[in-house]
Order: sequence, then C-alpha cells, then structure tokens
Amino acid sequence: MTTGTTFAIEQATAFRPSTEAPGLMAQFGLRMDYARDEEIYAQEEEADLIYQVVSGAVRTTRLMSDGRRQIGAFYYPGDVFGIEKGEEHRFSAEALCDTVVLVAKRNAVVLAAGREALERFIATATARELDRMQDHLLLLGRKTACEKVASFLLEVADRTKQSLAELPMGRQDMADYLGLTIETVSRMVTQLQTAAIVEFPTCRQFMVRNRAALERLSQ
Amino acid sequence: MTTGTTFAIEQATAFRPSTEAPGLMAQFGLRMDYARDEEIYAQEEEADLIYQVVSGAVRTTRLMSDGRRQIGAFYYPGDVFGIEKGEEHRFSAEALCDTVVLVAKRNAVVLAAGREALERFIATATARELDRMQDHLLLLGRKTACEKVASFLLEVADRTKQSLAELPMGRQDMADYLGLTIETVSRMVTQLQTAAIVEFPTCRQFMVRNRAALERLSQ
DNA sequence: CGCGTGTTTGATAGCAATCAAGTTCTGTGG
DNA sequence: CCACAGAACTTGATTGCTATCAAACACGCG
Repeated sequence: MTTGTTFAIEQATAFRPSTEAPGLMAQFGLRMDYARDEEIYAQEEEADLIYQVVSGAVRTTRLMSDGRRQIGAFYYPGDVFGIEKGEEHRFSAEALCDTVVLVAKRNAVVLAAGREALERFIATATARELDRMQDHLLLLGRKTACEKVASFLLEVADRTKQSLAELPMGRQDMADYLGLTIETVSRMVTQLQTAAIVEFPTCRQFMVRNRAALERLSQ
Repeated sequence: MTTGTTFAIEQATAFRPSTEAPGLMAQFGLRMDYARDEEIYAQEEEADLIYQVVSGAVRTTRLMSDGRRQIGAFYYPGDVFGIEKGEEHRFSAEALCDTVVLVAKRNAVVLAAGREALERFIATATARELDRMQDHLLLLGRKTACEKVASFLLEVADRTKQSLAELPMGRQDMADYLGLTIETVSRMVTQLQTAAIVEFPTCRQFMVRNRAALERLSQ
C-alpha cells in the first residue's frame, strides 16, 4: 500500500459515526468507484443527487478563469456532500485518492424513505456544512499562514483517533484549501516540526507532539 | 435623515422579491426593532429562531479571542438569516443601522403552517446561504484586495436597481467582510474612483460608471 | 464653531508570493 | 534489485502586496 493513495474506511469510519439516518444512503445509494483526481460531479451539473463517502476522500473545488483554485471542503468516510448548491453545483467534486462513494437520487429517497427522513438527513448534513464553512471563512479571512496550517493539522488530527494521522491530500490541495501557496504550506509545516509541535515521518502522515502549542498557534 | 443610518424597505424590497413562501414570516413572525450595532442574537444562544429582515440591514460576525473579526454575511430586506447554525449559533448577528426584523419560532411555524412549508422555506434560504458562502470562500482565499473590493461593490450594485447604491455599512465592516484592513479598503475604493470605474458622492453611496471594467476587475 | 468619529492619505515594515534550485519520494523498466 | 525519470516536496533569495503606524481631512452632531 502506497502512503496516502488509499484511505481505509475501517480506519476512518471508526471515528466518524454515521448521522442520525445511518442506513439511508447505504439503503438507497448506488455504489460508485472513482480513481485519484477523477471528477465526481462538475460545476454545471444539475443537483438532484446526494453523495456519501464510503472510503477514500473527496475535495470540492472552485476555479477562477485564470486558474486560481479554492477548495471548499474535504470529505472523509461517512461525510455527506453534494448538498452545497441551489439548482446547480457551484463547486465540482473530485476524488483525492481511490474512493468509493454512495450516490442517491433525492427523489428516489423521498419515495422510498419518505420526505421527512430525507429532510432530516439533509438538514443534519447542511448544519454541519454551514458550521464548517463558517470556520473556514474565519480561517481564510483572518488567520495567518501559521495559524491556518496549525488549524488544518489540528482538524485532521481530531478527525483521527489514531496518534498517527494520514493526509489523503498533497501540499497543493492543502494550499488551495487554506488560501496559501504550496511553498508557504511547506515552510509552515517545517516550522511546526522544527518547534517539535508536530512530527512528519513522511509528508503524508504526522503526529501531534505538543497539542497545547498547536491549539495556541491555531488560535 | 443621516446618510447610511437608515435603509428603507421600500427601496430594498423592490429588487429582492420574497421567497417562495412570501407570507410565512410575515404571518408568524414577531416584529422586532433594533438600533444601530444592537445585537440580534449572540454566539451561544440556542437556535430555534429564524429571522427575516424587514428594513435596515444585518451583519453576522465571528470574533477571535484577540479581537480579529470576520463578517460572515450582510443581510438586507427580504433576506432570511439565523439558519446558519446547528445547535447553537457560531456567529452573532447585529443591526448595521436601525433595523426591523421578523422573528419566528420554528416550532410555531411548524404548528401553524406545517412542517413541509417551513422546510421548503428553510431549504430555499439555506441554498442561497451556501451559495453565498462559496463565493465568499473564493473571494477570501484567492482574490486580491482590488478584486475583493470590486466584487463587493458589484454585489451591492446588483442588489440595487437604482443607479445610486447605498452602503449600509462602514469601511470597517467592509474590511471585516473582505478580510482586509480599513485602510486597504479605502485605498482600493479611491483607486477605483480615480480610474472612473465607480463614483462616490459620499462614502456611503456610489454609482457604477464602468460596469465592464468593474466586472473584469472582480474576475 | 469645535469636537469626535469615520475616512482618506502617506511612509514604512513585514508576511507571504514569486522565482529558482535542490532534494526526496514514487513508480517503472532494465 | 537497482537505476533512472518524473513528480512532489523542501529550501533559498527576492519581490511585492497588504498591514501597520501615523497624520491629515471630512462630516455629522452638540
């Protein structure tokens, strides 16, 4: 197994218990496989579908005409995505590594499980999404490069129960999520490592050595 | 009347027709008045309430411990807000100027109008919210100061049908929305004015002189 | 008319971007 | 199993944008 190219569901689902409607997607969703960097949906597609990560990881991205890119979020096993649109998606979604996803048509879920069940399911996912985005807004608008990277590592570490956290994304993806350049991300990682706050055995996995310090730096 | 301290509903609602459930809030909402800078809800309050602006304008803000502030959104007459939370608000909301708001308890609306009506209402508002936030993420993460200010002015101008657009917020609020300092916002405004792209008769109102250029600058 | 708040303008500093090599990692084929 | 090529990451030097510090200006209000 190559570091970072797979991201096992066993590991990930353990610490991310499914939502209040655990079986909803499993029951009505179609299982789909995607390779690394493969597109799951595009910016202009109609948005009747909802998605849940089974294994692997997903990013949603928005591009500017000149190529600048902003990653809206990363999704891990158990996470629901694809709700972030009105009539059509504003972001596209791609697999970060080999990824398995459940896809369900909203209408089909309504017919099979009832409108209420779906709406509760979507409401939960949406609340999480709005929450996440608000943190992200504050991070992008008001945090320094160091604070951004510290916040990000802390978030990834908290998602994992293991002491060794895996990064399913590369430095460029981190940079596009944090509103930084790849070089700055790299420098901040080095800096945090030099300060013995985190330790990277490889560039795709790390341990938090000094959690208090990391939290302080992340504000 | 002091420039910018009031923001008439007649002017604002004209171009912001209410949503698919036009009377929902008007029917069940309690009318509330807030003075400039008065708090409408706080970060820790429980979140069973939904709000709609009648007149005036509202900002949602998030503070860091050291005082750095990020404004999540501005809401104008017709806009629904207060949906941006799970169990408790993550942002607080304050009136930008003297403001009238309709407040309704979700439960009350459910009882009176039915769960479906409320859920459609909230779904619409939420979709708008997610959309807005995605634009905001891209703006904060990847746009330059000039692009940020141009985007912002364009957004405000588009919201208004009148050729003369009113800004209900001051420079500091703009800065905290755009992830800039007040000085940088001021400089960019001056720059856009010098280039004859916009014109500010006062610092709270402006006209777009060269829309194509403004759009180009906003990317 | 003068004060205070909010805005603009100016000078300087600093953080992160850019440009440019190196270095390590990864995957492939001999 | 090792050698090599390409990609990803790190490190270094420099630039440049935006923040910071500071002062002047404008406007609304008492």
